[in-house]
Amino acid sequence: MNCRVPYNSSQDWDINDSTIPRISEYDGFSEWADGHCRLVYRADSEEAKRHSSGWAMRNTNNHNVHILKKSCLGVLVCSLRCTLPSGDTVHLRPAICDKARKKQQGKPCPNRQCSGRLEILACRGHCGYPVTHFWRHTEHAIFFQAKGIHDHPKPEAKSTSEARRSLGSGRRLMPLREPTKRQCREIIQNSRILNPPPLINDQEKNYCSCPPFECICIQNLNHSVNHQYQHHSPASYQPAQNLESYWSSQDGNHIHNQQFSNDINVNLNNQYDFSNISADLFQPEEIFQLDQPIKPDFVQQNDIARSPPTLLDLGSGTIHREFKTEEYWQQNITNLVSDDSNNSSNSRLYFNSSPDNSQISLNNSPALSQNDVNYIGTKLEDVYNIPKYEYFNQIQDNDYKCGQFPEISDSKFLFGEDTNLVNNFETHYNKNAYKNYNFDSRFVEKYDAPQFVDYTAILNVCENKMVTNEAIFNELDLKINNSLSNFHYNGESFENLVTQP
DNA sequence: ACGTGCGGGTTTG
DNA sequence: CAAACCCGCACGT
Ligand SMILES: [Zn+2]
Ligand SMILES: [Zn+2]
Repeated sequence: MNCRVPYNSSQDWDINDSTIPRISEYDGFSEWADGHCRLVYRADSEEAKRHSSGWAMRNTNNHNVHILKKSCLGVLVCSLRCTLPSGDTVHLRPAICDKARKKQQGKPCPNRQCSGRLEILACRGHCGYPVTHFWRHTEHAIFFQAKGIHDHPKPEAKSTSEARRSLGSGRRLMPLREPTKRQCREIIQNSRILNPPPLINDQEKNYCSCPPFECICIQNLNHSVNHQYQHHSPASYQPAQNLESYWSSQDGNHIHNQQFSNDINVNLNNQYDFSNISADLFQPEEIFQLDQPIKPDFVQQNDIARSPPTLLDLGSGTIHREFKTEEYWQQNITNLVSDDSNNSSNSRLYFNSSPDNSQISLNNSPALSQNDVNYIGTKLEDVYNIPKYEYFNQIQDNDYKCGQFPEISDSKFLFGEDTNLVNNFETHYNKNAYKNYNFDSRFVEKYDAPQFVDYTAILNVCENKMVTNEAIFNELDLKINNSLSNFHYNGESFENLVTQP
């Protein structure tokens, strides 16, 4: 049935016609064109000029210089077709480049509780062969024709895939580094889909094959296997409701780029629960969940006052100006990705900050501002190595180590000796007892609605950087001995000191 | 590194 | 012959 292109009386042209009619009505670009269809785009349509598609289409030689032909590469799925409790499944974008695509295959499933491997689910939507796209340019229009109906889920969006690639995800952990100007530009250009803290993290420590904003490593508390796409036949293909994103959701309650939940669930230890933070502070669908302290006795000891002095060294660096909260936040972002650690000892992570904690003016308002919360988030993420979302440390190809999380038992570490801040923090975050305690020791968060995330700060940083063309505040150092964290930087990668002693 | 387009070449039906 | 596919090359980002 797919083998014959249905006659469509409304279309009076075929891509192979010797002459194509002059078209006065144009179609809006269809990223996910499927089925036998013919579309006419304006000659100045950028997407059309790029012959782009949401589907992973690769060029194929039809020995016809006038018509560009592309065929579908299918989708990259988990060999076990694992499913998250939410119902999400894996559907990565196959690389167009043959070499890169071969490298993708066989990589561990991004679902860290799944032992599956990534494999290509080939497209057989056109007579058992891949769906084909044809592009033909005329003076006034770009003609597009598709043949076949994809028998597989949609891969992740190209923009997502490109963003991850351009930001260097998947590479081994490197010393902290500022984004390049080009990366900043891309961040801005992609700002609709990107959110800054994960971007910084992605750039530096994206170890899983998850898309930047839909990493499921963190969601996955249970693991199951589904067979939805185990067979390629169109009959077994269920064009389910949820092929929009990297994880297909089969759960109506699950939300993907459609709505967002206000649930914020940050359980760091028995002291702090962020669930009362409103969604405009933490952005939607950020769900934090620390299931278990890494080391129960360490939790008790991990009080700054009682910690060994090596845990936190606030002595170095010089503050040259007073920061407003916003400035501090920007500085913080910038410096967190600075490259200072390049020439530092391996066992230290370097952060830049004011040596005088009173100048970290988070106490200007009695209640915590959004910047405060952002700052907290940054601290949680970078000082405590609590990622914005769970991830894998890619130590070697096909060898992932899971990040785990240190305990946070003392808000003084977040706010120094500023008692106002400490009190504010504890007032706000101690209201609810630690609830969702379990023993998986995983910090959980997910980004389902990244478009709602406030990326203003990073954009400001980037714009600033693009103007000044140099790092700001680089001379300010706050050295934090990472023995507080569970990660040890050995010069090449981070090791988890708890699970990898 | 990867996406993209080109084009020579091979294989199959 | 068409179609699918392989491969290397060039170029841009
Ligand atoms: Zn899997
Ligand atoms: Zn397809």
